[in-house]
Amino acid sequence: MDNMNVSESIIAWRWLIEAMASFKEVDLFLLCDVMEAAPELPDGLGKNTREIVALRCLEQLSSVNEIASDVPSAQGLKVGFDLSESCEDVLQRIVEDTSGRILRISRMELSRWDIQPFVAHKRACMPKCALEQLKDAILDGTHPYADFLRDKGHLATSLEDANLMGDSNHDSVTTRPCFTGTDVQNEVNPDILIPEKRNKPLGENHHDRAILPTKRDRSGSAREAMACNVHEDCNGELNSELQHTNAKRLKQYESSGSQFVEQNQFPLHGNEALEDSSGRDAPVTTRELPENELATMGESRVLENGFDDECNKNNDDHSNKDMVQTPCNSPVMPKINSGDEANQPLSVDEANVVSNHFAQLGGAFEPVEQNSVALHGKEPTKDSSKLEVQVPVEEPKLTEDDCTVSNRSQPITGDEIYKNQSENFYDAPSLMQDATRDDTHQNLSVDGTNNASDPSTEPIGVPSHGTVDKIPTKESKRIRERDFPFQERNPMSNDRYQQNIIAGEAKENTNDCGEEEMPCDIDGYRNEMVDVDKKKLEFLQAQCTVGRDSLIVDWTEKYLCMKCNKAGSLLVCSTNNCQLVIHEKCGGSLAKFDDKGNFYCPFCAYSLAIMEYIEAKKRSSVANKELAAFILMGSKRYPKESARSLIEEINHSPGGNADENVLRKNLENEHLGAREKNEGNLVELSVNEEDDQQCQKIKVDQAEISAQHNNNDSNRGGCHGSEGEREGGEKMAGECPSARTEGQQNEVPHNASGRNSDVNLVNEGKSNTGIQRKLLKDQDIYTKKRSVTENHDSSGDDSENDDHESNISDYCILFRKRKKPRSDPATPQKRRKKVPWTTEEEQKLKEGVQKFPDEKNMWKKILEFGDSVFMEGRTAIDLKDKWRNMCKGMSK
DNA sequence: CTAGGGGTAGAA
DNA sequence: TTCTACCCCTAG
Repeated sequence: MDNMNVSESIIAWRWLIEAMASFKEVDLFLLCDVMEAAPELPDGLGKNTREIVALRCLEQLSSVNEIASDVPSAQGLKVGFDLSESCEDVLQRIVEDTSGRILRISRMELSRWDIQPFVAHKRACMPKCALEQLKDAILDGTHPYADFLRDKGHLATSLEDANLMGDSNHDSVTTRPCFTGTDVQNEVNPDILIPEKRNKPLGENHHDRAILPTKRDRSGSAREAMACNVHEDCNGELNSELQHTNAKRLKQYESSGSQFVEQNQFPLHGNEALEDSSGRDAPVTTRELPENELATMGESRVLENGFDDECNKNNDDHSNKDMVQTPCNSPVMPKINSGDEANQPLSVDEANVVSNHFAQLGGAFEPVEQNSVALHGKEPTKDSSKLEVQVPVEEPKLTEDDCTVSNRSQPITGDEIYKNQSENFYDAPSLMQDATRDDTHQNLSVDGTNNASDPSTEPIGVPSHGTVDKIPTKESKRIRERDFPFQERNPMSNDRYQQNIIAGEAKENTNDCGEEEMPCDIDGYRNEMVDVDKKKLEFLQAQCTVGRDSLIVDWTEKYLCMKCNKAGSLLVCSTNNCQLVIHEKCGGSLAKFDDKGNFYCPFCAYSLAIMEYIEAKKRSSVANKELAAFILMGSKRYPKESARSLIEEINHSPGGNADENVLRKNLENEHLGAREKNEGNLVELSVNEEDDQQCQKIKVDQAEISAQHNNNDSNRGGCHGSEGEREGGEKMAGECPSARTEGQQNEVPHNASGRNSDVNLVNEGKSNTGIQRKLLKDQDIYTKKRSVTENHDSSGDDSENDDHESNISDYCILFRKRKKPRSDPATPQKRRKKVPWTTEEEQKLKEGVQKFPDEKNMWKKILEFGDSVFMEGRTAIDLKDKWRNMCKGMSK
């Protein structure tokens, strides 16, 4: 730029910086070097340029922040930024907030800031860079020398070619506000950007870039390095790859405004990934374009290839290193994001880039010494001298006209250049609006009914260009949502999909069943939601890819079904920001309408269904706990032993889920305390623990329960004797001596031994049929619960007791599957009345012992054997005890 | 499921 | 107090 006058040089530098800043893939490093090499820009221009660069830095931080968002602790409240703040101020704030530790700031720390919305907003509002505006002016014919420049630069041809290139190579007319790789191809004079060595694969480029030395290391070489800038290697392969992925990225960009999607799409890990990425790494270059195309700027070219001499020297070996490597749309995740550890501090490069840049911006921040920077990853292996920045050494021959990027038909003159550009860029609302990526809408007009939108009603960033569609309400809303995602953060937006995906993946990696209160199946459904989000994202991407119009396709604008890509009566998903527009028939059965008639696309419908399920599950869980608490609170009569066994059973419950675990804790707390209080208390309600251990091992199958239920019903006519359940048709009579002998109990016969079916039947026949039926059911579920029954205060208040029992049964369904209810030991009233053994019984017992010595179920067999002799209340246990006593007596 | 130890409560 | 029936618990 030596041949330029000062103003021309400044403009050239500014163009360069802005253009470079517009490339997300342009290393910030490089950008800062260029800034460093640039002359001091006038306040107006310098400020604007710094703003662009600051935005670029924030985007970089934002991309890091995206990862940090996965950190659970980072998912809390974030510090947002006033959208009216400038990028520079925000960046400054972040730097200051880190007390200069930005070099060491971890992603965790970074996650405190909610940078993304701010960046998205700024990006949405950020006008095109000067070069692009110039190009547009030429293409639009608004440039006074449009024809000449277009012809000379073959801009039209370039554009056409670009359009002909296929689905994806449309970045030159994309809505993306920044330059894309192909933008540059069109914008930048190729003559000045064709290094000698361009065919060298870029495989190592990322690698090399990832270990770039800090600026300090390159001190003294900055300007030297500037002499060899960039825009390297690009081959057909890359271009093809680029095209292939372009549409996806466009869509993604539209929704996320960040590199986030790219991260998701192409998760890279470590060097390998970086190297692998080289294959699809399409560097920013003009090489792909014919020179005549690349001569777009004609005489007004900003960059000259005059630097080649110097550059070539360096490029011999390093032409592929330290270059701007990827076009904006490269799917390759920026290296800054290649790490997965959210807590990983920013790399040296990342940090220094930010800090260095900021030092340039405001001088308020001094880069930290290289040595003080925690290095991770690879040590810098490239000498600083190898960091070469190609900078035009030949001044572009700027003319006033060339510099004009105005819609005016009259050329501006003289010093208006600055003013004009400044105004155009940042001061003129219309231009700013035009310059936003929403100009895509111009290309997406669906029909002629779309009138120019009223600028007064359009939000900032929403196209007000004359050719922009008059977008229907919903469409406008979408635009606003898209352009201002921070304003209308939509839970179902693509952003959220991606967040969900990331969050879900992070969750999968960390804790599949981490939530204490939610069972794993809910986590499973959450994962499923993540999957849905993924699928939706994939679907959207696929639709973008196969879309006939490879430009950004807002299907709501196109009025085409996203499924069949045909017009017709379309349904728009009612979920905010869901971009799905489909025919009703294309929605399939999953598509649904809510009560209000709102349509939900299959993805959202499924997600909603899952959310409803999870909510219902939560409510169920809460209700369950409340019920348990209610029962326990009201069960002072609950025996300590029962509580203990209950707890034990829960502890051993194989099917115990999180809810039960929570309840178990409650039980333990309550009953361990209550035990003391209830010590020795009489209880009316008891649960037989006789078979606790067995019960713990038994999972009552529902079918089995049902079978038992039927069997019991038929066999015992509602007798709740548990023995019968265990032993099928075993004789039930006589097992409830108390019932028989006392003849006072038992309206509720689910008595422990349950053997006096006769009485039970009689009693049941008397009353409580309905209750008994319910009790039957309950008891079938936890089969052998010794009842409460026998004495029940002898009050005969069956109903109350039954209800209580019923409640307990309901409760116990969850935890207890008792096989054999028993009477409570602590209840004297429940103790059977002693029934003295008769000599006949003793004799029969002796016979039985002799007849069934050491046999299994010996006592039961003896009981059956002496059924006619033994009192009906006798149990096998009674026999055993009696025999023991008899033995003792004999031994004496 | 049995065996055995041990506790409890009611009757004698 | 003792006896005895009933009951609980545990180990195998």
